[in-house]
Amino acid sequence: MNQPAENPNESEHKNFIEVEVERDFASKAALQGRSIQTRFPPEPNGYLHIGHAKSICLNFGLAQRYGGKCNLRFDDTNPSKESQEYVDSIMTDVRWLGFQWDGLYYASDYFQQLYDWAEQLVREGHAYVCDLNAEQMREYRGTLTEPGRNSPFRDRSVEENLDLLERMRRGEFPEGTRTLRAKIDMAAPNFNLRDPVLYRIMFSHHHRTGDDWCIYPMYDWAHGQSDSIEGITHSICTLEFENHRPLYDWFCKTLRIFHPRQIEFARLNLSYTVMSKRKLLQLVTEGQVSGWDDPRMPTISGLRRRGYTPESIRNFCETIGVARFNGTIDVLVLENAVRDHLNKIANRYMAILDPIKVTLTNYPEGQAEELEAVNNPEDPNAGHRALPFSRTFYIEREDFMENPPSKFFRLKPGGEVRLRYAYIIKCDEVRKDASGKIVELKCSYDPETRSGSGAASERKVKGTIHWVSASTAHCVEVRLYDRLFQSESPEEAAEGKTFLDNINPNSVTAITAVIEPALASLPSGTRVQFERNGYFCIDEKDSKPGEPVFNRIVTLRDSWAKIAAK
RNA sequence: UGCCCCGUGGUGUAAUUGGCAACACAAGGGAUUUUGGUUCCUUUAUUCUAGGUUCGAGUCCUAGCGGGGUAGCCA
Repeated sequence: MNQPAENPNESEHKNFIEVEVERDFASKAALQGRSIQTRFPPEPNGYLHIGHAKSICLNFGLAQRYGGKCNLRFDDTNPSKESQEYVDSIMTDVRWLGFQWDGLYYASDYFQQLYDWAEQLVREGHAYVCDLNAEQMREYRGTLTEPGRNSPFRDRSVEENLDLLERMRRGEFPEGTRTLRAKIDMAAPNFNLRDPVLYRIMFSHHHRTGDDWCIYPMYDWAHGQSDSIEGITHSICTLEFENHRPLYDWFCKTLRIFHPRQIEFARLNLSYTVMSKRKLLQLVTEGQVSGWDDPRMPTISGLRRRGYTPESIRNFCETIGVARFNGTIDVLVLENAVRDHLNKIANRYMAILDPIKVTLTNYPEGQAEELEAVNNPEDPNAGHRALPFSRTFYIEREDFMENPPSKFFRLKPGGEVRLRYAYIIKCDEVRKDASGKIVELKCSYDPETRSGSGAASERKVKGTIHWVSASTAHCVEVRLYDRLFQSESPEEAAEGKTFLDNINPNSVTAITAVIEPALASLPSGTRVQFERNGYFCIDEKDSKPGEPVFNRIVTLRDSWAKIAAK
């Protein structure tokens, strides 16, 4: 139950893509006897982000739901921006999200086939070599209201085109001097049909094909045919490719090859987040963040390092749905998804982020005892642990107020609180330093109230707070992460500013926290709840054995903050 | 300015292709609670506008308004 991502067949609502897919299989002759085939087609020019996760969940989810297959295909047609590092990171991230591709392919696998098809187009009078440079081509293309004009090279003979194309491929012409273009319609209202470029000359080293090629196919010339070769039945992509669909269809039809159906959906936008690879790259290269996997980044690697679980990301993608409306999802939805999952699986511990020392004046000096704590109230199998208790310990600074409002249920002068899993204490005295800062609380405890020790211990007080015994405490680095951007729509920068000006200057705060001993020996990557505080993950990069560094994944919901704000 | 797409509670998605507008999150209220967490109950609130077709329109048609995409030898 409550694992819709794992049991997509049980989700009640079909999204519009599923509706279309079912309709296609029910009605299209070409699909009879076939099962669905999808693909996730990233360009390896950056790291995957949460928006890609939506696409991954969609494509792999469709294949799972309908018993078909999903390939991973790298759209590696522009070697000047692509690299093996990105290929590797993408495979890591897709696997981490919990998906296994059926076929692993590269558009570059199809370079020769694509070239053969280009020759076919030329032979059939559907393509020509054009000598216009980039600027001229723009002029000839026309504008939104004016049709374009035919290139002066549009009517070259088949023989000449074949010869020129071959010589382009052999490297006889400098970069930018010639292109191969489809011969469609320079007056088409859709720009993509105004004789689009198929091949450009680029003397770039390709991460897979090396220096075999010096002409590279454009996206439009590569994508649909790659889909066709792989027998993709449904080619799912984002809305900005919608205007390309007529071209996609034109290529399949003109080449007389298997014709996948392209269906577009709205890409994910998240509040307080930027989602373009270009901008994410800029954050990385300008050192605004520590790397693609900085825990503040919306990249898969960043979310992973932050402590997000694959399940929570998949559930998030399920929650937000899919449509053709271009909206923005509140980051709260993502944060809720990880809270929801972590609540079920994360063991609880006690840690003090901003300590005040407390001394129990009536607790014998030198005495110590061990209390039993529940590891996870949501998971009976998580067991118990021993919690050391003694005369001095730390509590959270914000759990004490000298002059509290009436609804404040925590410690106050003369007031009582329950120490979680321990005793009820009363604050008798407040000690301050010269500046007026509270340095220590002198309290007394009620020995009858030890948790679980019988009827007398059942006495109720309004508040329960967490604590860490001083003698056995460890000090560790904790990084408190907040949103990377302080603006809901970071891209909407004021006049003369950029999205970088919307960066939250307090998106990370490193502090030293006091933790209970059990927390000190957990392996890297472990996710825990600091009781009453939030979920934290032991950083896999910066932690050392016995010296964990904690990343705050997300805070707990805080209804006190709402009350206090009033 | 041409072309294409999209407008359903605050947000995101549904609504058996014309038949009682629903779900989740958020917000408000309450219960439970040795985490002001979790859980449970509950309240508020929705079809962009104007026409048209129809017994009946969120759904179909027309116009308007609003939003997005599009003039790379990027993907």
